[in-house]
Amino acid sequence: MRLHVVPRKGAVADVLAKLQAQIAKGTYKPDTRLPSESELGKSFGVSRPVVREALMSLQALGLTTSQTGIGTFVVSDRVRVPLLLGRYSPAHVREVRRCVEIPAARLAAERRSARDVGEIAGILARMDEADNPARRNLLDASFHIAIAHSSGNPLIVKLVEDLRGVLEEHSLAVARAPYRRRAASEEHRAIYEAIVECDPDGAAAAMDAHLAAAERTFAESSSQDPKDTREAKSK
Amino acid sequence: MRLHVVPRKGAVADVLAKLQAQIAKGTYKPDTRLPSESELGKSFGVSRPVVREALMSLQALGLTTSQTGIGTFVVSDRVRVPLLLGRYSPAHVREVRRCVEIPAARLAAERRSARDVGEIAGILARMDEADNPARRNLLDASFHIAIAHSSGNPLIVKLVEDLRGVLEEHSLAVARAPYRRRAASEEHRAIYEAIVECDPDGAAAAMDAHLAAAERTFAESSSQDPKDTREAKSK
DNA sequence: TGCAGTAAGCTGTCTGACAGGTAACGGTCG
DNA sequence: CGACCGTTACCTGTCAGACAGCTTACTGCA
Repeated sequence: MRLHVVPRKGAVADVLAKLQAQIAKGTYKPDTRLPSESELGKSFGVSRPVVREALMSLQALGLTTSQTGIGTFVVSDRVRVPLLLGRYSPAHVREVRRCVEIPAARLAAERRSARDVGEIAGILARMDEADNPARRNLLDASFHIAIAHSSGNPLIVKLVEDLRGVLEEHSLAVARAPYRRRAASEEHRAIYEAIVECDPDGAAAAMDAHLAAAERTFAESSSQDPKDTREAKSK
Repeated sequence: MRLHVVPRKGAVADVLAKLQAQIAKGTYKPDTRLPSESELGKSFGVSRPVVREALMSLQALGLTTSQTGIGTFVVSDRVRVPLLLGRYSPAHVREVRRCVEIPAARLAAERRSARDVGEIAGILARMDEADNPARRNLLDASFHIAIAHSSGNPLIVKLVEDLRGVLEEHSLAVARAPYRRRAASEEHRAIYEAIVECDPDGAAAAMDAHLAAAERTFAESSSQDPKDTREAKSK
């Protein structure tokens, strides 16, 4: 007779959690192929249906995608639910960004280590040398994340990363006008120096000015007041 | 021989979309039971595994939950994926909470509608009458979320909800000491009045004081400085 | 060497079955 | 007549095996 070998409760949830953790941790990086369903089943000690149910969940969360006859691929290392993107307008996201990044700069000025300072300085140096706009954008992201990192609060790091991710999906964080380059460089340096000198108020003010200036760049084409786009209130 | 009837491509995605639409449309309301997997399979013309994979996706999106031997229940009519996955110390979460909720109070004072004011007043009134600590906690959550709502920024609402969720997982947002009750009530009222009077600075200051006071309540047992618990930096 | 055909591997789907949990119904006993 | 207990029906959770359709890569033939 068949003896179900401990069909421990929640095998699907278990596999899902493990796969999600491995994707978040980078064991499976974006744009790489996951092992086949059969292999995953063997390695987790479960059957193929269980693996499939977990994979469908990953897909629903926007982490993976499957192609018939080829395999399953990681497409993102963090949860991307369509509703999450459509629901929040760029104006809303930018508003929250200010709420997070300005205090982040303040905390960074209070807590930054020598290592943090070196990291940020390195990014600024590479940014001055970079001509490719895409590369400059990538370095700009690194700059903001490095500051979040200097705040010593991993949750702030996560938020800064995610908010930027959402903005980039609106393709609004890229494509800086060329004339912004010199201005942005100066703003970055002002933030950097305030952090170096452990000047919380100065760092916050500099970050405030930087974000405001960056947002003004897009003010012409898409001017929408967050208040105007508030969701319908019902209860 | 078996003749696969038209195994049209993407049956799972199809069922998922239909179920999601029906939940969003209200055909299946929260707290009601979905038809059993077999019935769903019959009505959609697919087999049980396909239905199961779609249901697991719904579950991953936070729309449904399944109970062995009973059935599958709708728990929410809109996608609720925790934006904040991962483990963050209470100190880190509280720090971010201040970053979000203080500006939220400020924005609420700037943008609140008459309806918002009524909503918040109602919550405060119910809180004064409530004796059950659990109920008071629930109302406290409603109060903070209502303020976030008044800010007109749905992303702020989402963050306030999620941050509180994370804190409650640490069971640190509940169990207010009894003597906090009168103080909390006064703090709430101060925030409320500043919002009523459209006083952004006052609202921000009042929320600041409220969060600081609430945090001091837990300061004795678990005193940890965010800086001490910063994650290891490596690169 | 070039190309076509085949084989292997993958996802997508179906069938059928068993394990274990839950709830409701009915029968038996006090 | 009422309370308690066992049976039964239903549901989710899991497994095994199989076939269809797609893609890739290899192999053999021209």
